[in-house]
Amino acid sequence: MIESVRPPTLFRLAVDLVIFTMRDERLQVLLVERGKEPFLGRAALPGGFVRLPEDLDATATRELEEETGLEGRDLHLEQLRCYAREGRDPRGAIASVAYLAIAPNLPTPVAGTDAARAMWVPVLGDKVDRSLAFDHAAILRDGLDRARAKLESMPIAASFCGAAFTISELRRVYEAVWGVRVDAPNFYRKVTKIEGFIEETGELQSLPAGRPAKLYRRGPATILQPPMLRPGRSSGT
Amino acid sequence: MIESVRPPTLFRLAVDLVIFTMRDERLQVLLVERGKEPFLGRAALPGGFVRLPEDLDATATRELEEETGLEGRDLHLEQLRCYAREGRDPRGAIASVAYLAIAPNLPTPVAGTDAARAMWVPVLGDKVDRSLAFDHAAILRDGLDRARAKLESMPIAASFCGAAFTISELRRVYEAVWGVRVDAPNFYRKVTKIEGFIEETGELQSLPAGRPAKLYRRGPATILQPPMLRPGRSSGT
DNA sequence: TCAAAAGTGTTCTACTTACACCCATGC
DNA sequence: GCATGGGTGTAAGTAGAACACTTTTGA
Repeated sequence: MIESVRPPTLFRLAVDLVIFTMRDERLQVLLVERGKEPFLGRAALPGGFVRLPEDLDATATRELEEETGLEGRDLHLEQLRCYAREGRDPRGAIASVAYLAIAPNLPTPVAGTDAARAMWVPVLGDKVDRSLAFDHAAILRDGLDRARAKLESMPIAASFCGAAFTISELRRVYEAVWGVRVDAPNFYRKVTKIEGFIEETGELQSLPAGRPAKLYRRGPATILQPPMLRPGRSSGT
Repeated sequence: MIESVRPPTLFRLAVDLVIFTMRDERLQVLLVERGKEPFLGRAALPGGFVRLPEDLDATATRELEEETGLEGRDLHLEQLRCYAREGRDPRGAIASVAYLAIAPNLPTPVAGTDAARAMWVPVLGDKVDRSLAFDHAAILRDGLDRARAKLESMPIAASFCGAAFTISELRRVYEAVWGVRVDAPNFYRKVTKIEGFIEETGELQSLPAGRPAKLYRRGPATILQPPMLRPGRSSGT
């Protein structure tokens, strides 16, 4: 390592969370309204600073619990990447380590646990992007890309659902996150064939109309083999 | 964001590079021998500290150029993730942002550009892992996983080769990184069918034995459609 | 009996795989 | 010629897409 004359920059490290869930059959992200400068009143990703000895994962888990009120260890949580561009935070040298989290549908936005208001905001179609504080629009975009890719090879789709769910619910997760229509019969076969992805609970769920559906829970698999591939990858990742 | 009584930890941010290349038909990684404490004399990933206004990517690019002597903008370079576990560096609060870089075969290890000796070390089979300084063994493992996965969907295999290469050379990249045997005839067809992956230069390369092979250069594609899938994913990542 | 959603069968196509085989060069 | 590696042909097996169809419930 070359030792420059200038000393290394001292950074504060923030952990920012892209928390996705499914509400009204749409992919939604948890945003907070900033309660102080900079960007006062603007929407932002929830987050907080790292204080050793708490490491990045622990900080992210704690923030996730504070924001959702759920047990962080039950939820999917993974690091996205680090953002440290000069000027990304007007307060100075603050690097952000972004995390992707996935939560099942929560009854109400969890407010009052933080200084500012928390809210679920639909992701696709709407122009959430431009209004976010800091570089959080780019982080949200990266989180969405990661979530879309991970649906293919990891059983995280079930993390969007509750403890028990139907195959149709699972299919609507794929449809909402990928933004495509998925053929129900083929999806049914594919998903039941992947070993360890989902297990029957033995119970049924009756809806106002139609044949009752079997209920499933998450299986033990940590990787989907064979993977669930999205249809037309011709035009973008 | 909750404001704790304790102030946020102040970190120095290091950028550490996992630089892969192909030498002797094997995947090799660039390591440096540390010239001072901590871990004096031990092998480590090359790296350096971030000094604003230079951002992470720029720091990584500069380090890559210093270590390889090549133009950084011509090489593949992407961020892996951030490591900030308490105690990972005895000197104190130092977070590391790891990058994956891919370089074509360099004639000699580039030494003398840094305080310590640089060397190429084979990755697969050998027990490089245990001997590395800091948490660099884990970082190297993550870099390898990322490289293996990216070979499937991105045209980075060509980054291991020089400006012009034969399809067999390209195939040996896949074989070395994935650690599997790839059927030559099928590989040939597949790789020539993917639009924009490789282009003929019009030249031929004669070897001591056998029919001369057509030479190719990288094409304009940024994503491989359809992807190159590794064979038996049943027992791997 | 009808609507609606779950679940099954079937066909067509596209791709992977395995491997036989031909081509072009140096010796 | 013949060994060597480049490149082509081809047939079997597998997986995805499309969609017709049957099943099971509530109203």
